Amino acid sequence: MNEGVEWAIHSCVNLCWVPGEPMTAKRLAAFYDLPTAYLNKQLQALARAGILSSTSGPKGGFQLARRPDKITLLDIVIAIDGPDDAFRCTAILKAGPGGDPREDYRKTCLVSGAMRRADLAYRRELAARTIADLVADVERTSPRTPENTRTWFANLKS
Amino acid sequence: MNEGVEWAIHSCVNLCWVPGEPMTAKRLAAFYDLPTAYLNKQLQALARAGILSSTSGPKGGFQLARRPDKITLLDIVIAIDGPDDAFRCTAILKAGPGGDPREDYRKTCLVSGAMRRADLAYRRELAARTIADLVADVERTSPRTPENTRTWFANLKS
DNA sequence: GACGATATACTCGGATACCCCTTGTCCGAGTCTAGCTGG
DNA sequence: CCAGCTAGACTCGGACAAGGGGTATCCGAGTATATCGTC
Repeated sequence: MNEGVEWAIHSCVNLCWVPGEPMTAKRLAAFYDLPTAYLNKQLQALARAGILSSTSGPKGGFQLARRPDKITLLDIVIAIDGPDDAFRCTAILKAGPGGDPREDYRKTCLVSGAMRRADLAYRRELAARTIADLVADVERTSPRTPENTRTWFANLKS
Repeated sequence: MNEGVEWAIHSCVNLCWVPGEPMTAKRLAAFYDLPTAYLNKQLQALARAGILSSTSGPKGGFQLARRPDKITLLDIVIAIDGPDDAFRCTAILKAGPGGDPREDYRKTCLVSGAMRRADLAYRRELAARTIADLVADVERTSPRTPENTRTWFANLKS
């Protein structure tokens, strides 16, 4: 899986704690010492998916496009990593004896079905978890994190 | 995910239907018109994992090392694709403010935990499905497949 | 002093190289078989 | 005719290239701001 998924999730959580004005990719990258341009690329993907809204120019940056409880982890994974399943059925039954070139083995092949069921379980788990849930969990575990994050970004120079 | 996983599962199912003598990688590859040497590589991985047993020389080949109901899809996925999770936590919290270099964020980071939970759901689904289950499902759906497969391999020349 | 045009600096956005892992291939080690040779 | 040896062929096994996608970077399009000039 794409490494940017991790960056994207953490960045969305941080965006929850510093609301109001847009946050630039540069500042978000500085928080975790990440390569700025590459994180920018991931945030662009989130913006294309409608998860973030982006504004250009000075005082520009990224901010959440909708409420945190309406952003699931699956949304982020799909935005960054693409909509394809981990297991991709290449329909090798088509090349085997008795294979029908017109049949859609992604539907009928039982091997494909078993793997697809696992993929669905994975996605169901991700879809059940929102950014708001994560934020709430962190605030419950270490309540000072939101305030610390806000002050850190406030004291950030450049 | 590695494409060889699909080949490996289908090959294991076929091995269930042609028991007794070992089956060469060449014959298994011919069934689906796959590159022989590369399928051999995947079968080697299954042998290293203890799923298949391999014998060299003429009359050699691969056969199941244990009963089909003791081989889960997760075993095959791990053997081919490696034991790593899809989401790998790089512990970016370590680089952030207040990050403790000694802490194991793979355990404590809540983002990592949420992703790990999804991974576990995925693996649980795969672990609950054995080769024997797949074989039984196929035999229920199309009962003539085992016999057809046997005769196909029997009539295969080289 | 106030308003407007302009130059500037800063942001996102997409197009462009680099690199590692998956894919694919090849030749060597080991082994069973079949044939040959000698008794 | 039978036992033993030897040569051969066939298999797995791991080491060796080639391609594609993730990783990383750079420069251009667009915009809010601050400055300067004019009224």
